[in-house]
Amino acid sequence: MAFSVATWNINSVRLRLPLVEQFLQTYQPDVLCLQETKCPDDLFPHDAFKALGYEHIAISGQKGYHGVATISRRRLSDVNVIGFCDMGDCRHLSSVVEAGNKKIRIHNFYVPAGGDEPKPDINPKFAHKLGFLEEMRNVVADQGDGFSSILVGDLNIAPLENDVWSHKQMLKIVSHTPIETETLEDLRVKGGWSDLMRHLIPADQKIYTWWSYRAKDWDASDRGRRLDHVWGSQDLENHIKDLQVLREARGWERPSDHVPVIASFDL
DNA sequence: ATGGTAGCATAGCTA
Repeated sequence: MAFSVATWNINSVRLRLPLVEQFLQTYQPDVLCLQETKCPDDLFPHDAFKALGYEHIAISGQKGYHGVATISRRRLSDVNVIGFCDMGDCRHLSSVVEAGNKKIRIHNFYVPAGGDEPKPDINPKFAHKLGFLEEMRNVVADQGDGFSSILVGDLNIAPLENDVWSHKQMLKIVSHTPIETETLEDLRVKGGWSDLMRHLIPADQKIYTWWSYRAKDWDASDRGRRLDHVWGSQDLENHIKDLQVLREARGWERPSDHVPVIASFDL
């Protein structure tokens, strides 16, 4: 049976609610994982999603910053949240969805951006990012008889050379420094995760999911990065059928700086 | 080397 999951850093779910509604009506993923909702839980716009048939919602939000939400047409169970680095930030949410004869645990992540200076001794935000990655090693790809795992979200790291517009010019820029890219790849592989986007799209092809707000013309300069990811337990490599990166969404009215990524499976 | 934009605690933080 068909099953799809989307991930999107929305940069304020309330401000961009019309865009999310338009997206859900057009693409109808079974599950949508949002990051940077910037919305306290008591102000989350549940009703708008329920009206579109997304009746199962798990949220972990805070005022002003961060925040993740998982919105689903299928029932969600066993929801839990991991706190990282004793910061109290809302950066993770996991839940279990049933599709076909499988139960799938879906982890929704928002990894710290890390600030501008890639030196942990002088930049506490970068130290926090590295500490977060170390704790992320505990999140492994559980799989078994009728049980699989998916990990999506804004990981704020572009690990491969063709995940950035210029590998050489990005090597000292936070999100593409060797300590970040090597740590992320190491924890991914040791955790049993497959990079499902790269399973379908060869490593010699550029993929971007984010373009800075600060560019004069994001489309023309095209200095993008692949910061948003879809990982899965190894068994899902045989089930993923399609992957869409909605570049057009970066050109929508009052856009997020990230675009949705949709993974479609045949389970 | 600098400054560029966006959102929310509308001031200074996060990204």
